[in-house]
Amino acid sequence: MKSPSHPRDRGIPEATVARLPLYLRALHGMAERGIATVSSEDLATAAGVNSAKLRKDLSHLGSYGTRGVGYDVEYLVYQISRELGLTQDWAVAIVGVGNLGRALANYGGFVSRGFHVAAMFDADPDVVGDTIAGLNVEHIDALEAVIKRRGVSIVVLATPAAAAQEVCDRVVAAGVTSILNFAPVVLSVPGSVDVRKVDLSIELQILAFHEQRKAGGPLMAVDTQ
Amino acid sequence: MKSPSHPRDRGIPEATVARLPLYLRALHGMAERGIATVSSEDLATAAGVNSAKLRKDLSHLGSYGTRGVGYDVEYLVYQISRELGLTQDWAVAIVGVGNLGRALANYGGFVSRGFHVAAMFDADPDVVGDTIAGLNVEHIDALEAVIKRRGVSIVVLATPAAAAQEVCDRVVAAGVTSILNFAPVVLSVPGSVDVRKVDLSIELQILAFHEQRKAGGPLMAVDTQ
DNA sequence: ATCCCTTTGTGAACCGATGCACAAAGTAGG
DNA sequence: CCTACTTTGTGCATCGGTTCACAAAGGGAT
Repeated sequence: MKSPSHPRDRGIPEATVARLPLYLRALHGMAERGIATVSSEDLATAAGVNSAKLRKDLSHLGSYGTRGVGYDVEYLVYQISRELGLTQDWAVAIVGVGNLGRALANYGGFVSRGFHVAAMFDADPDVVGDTIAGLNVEHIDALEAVIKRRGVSIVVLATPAAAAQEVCDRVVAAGVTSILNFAPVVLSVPGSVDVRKVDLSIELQILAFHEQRKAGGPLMAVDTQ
Repeated sequence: MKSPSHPRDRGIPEATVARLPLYLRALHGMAERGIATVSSEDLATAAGVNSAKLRKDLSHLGSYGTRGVGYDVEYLVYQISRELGLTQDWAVAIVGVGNLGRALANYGGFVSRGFHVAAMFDADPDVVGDTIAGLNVEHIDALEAVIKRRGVSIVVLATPAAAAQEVCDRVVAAGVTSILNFAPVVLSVPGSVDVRKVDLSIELQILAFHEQRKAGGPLMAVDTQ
């Protein structure tokens, strides 16, 4: 390290990474509306965060703003996209073509920028061969072969809970290291594999917790003692 | 407050609340398999967390374990359910009956314990009147009336992004204070309203970020200096 | 060129969450 | 009753993330 400044420290905080997509979406909206330049204040508002946090987040990618002016929308879109790895197009496979799998395949924002659904799998022979969102559903037996052939690097698990771990083991064995899991189970994977979990019932339960507090409020105090 | 101990401090950390549903699921599985008692070590493994964290989390609800023995599964299920507000049955409404809305309505784990879908709404006259998961789809015009009549307290937004804020304003005006938002927009709501957001494309983007790092690995180092 | 205004980038204090490590509290067995 | 063993509950150090507040850096006007 020669340069005194060390902008791209190669270590972006996890919390920051989780917000970058938010900024990116807000910026895309602005670009479409023809806005060329934006201040941290305005962008923060659009993304629903505090402006100091936004600036610190962006500072982790480098110094891409101009003091007294703000950030160039186009340029920032490019920088964030690059950082997130969206300048390439990722091949995603969906395993499990139930209601949720279908919804995901058809979900526009899913395929949006940087991703495309490259394959869909199911175990049910009645479903295999169907065309969903312009794509043929393959039998789960072909999992490994198709993943390799089409260069799939991200797998979305939308199987029933009971099948999730087995499918997971297979895709991991096939070399996949990024999994988005919708099945309500805790997957066990090697440390080198990234699993992100989306769990609808957990979100509901968290809402119920707060709702209960609001409803009961300070009055409740029924069985507290 | 007479008792010297103050177990249920009325202030459970957010991070703990987010994990309680995880413990609850693991405990349900154990109860079904006839396990009567579990140690923090085993429960933590089943839930995919560290045992010290689990114990600290549970200690926020009170002292429900027995030293040298562990936790009684049934009893702990009850305590966590009560804390999360799952001893009552929450009426949930789904707005937007596209692919995702349908998937949610049919999703088993969604309706599981403590929740039931009480109403579904859409703006499209072709969809209104359809029966999905045994429930009639109502027109969005009836939103306020139906919400009040059926005592809906949690609303799931599965509308297109463009419609989300307007629908949100209406459900808030109708008195709803808990919203689960699947639309890719930042909703603006009064501070008293709880919004949780589930965003599929954000999750994918986070995976892409890490995948890119792995792929490039320590070799990449192209434009770093 | 100088002054004033705007906005970034960041040092430092603060806050909540995590994980270690151990005393306290219980069981079991002789 | 006393000793050996197990497992909880928690004090404490640590860490990552958030927020404040301000110096540094740029633009524009005179």
